Amino acid sequence: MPRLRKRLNGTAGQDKKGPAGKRTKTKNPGEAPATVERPSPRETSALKKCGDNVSSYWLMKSEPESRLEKGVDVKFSIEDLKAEPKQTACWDGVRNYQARNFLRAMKLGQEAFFYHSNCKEPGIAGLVKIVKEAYPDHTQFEKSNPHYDPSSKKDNPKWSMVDVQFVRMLKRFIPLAELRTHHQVHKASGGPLQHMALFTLQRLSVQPLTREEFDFILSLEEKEPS
DNA sequence: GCCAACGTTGGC
DNA sequence: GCCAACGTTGGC
Repeated sequence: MPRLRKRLNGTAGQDKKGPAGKRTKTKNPGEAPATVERPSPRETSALKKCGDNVSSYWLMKSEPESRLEKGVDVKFSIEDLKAEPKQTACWDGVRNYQARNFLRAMKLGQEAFFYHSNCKEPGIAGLVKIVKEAYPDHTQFEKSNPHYDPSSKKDNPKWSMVDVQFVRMLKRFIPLAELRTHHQVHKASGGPLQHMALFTLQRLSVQPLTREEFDFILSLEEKEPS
């Protein structure tokens, strides 16, 4: 799976993105819609808690600090997203099936938290929305890309990406440590973050959130850091 | 830099 | 299909 990892931006005009989960930016967003496959059992249980069977809220991880992957910087922070044309980038580099299937389940207009991972201060930085539904991730066919997948065929691409657009920064950065504190309290006494995927589906770079989780996290914006 | 958790690969 | 070896993720 993919994670998005990081990517760097870099050269002009190109995309960058990251590793599994990370994104890059894209230049021209592509087109081909992806077919959503049957969710794995694991995903199914993650989705189930979302009430309907399909989540409407998401969390997407990206690395805001430079890190080389096969010689390519996978850094991609929310500031990098803001700097893209139309503040829009393709989320390429996801190479994990579960995360890919979540990408394929995303619908136009849905919102996602932009999470900074593998950095000094991990946590949620801002809000983005899906502006293009899943289509083939072009980086799987690029030999020089850190996420090149020689086993993927052009007539049956394995990996997908979506395009996301910056919506806004959170009023304050919500650190992972604070989310974890709430998760632990909620686990013990009941509460919205009780089953949050960030703590129960570790290492997934694209994950679903229930409306309750999403709303609770947004409510933290107004509060003092705990 | 360390290392735990988890995923993938590949021999058998 | 099992499982050991290895690779990756990602917090600390």
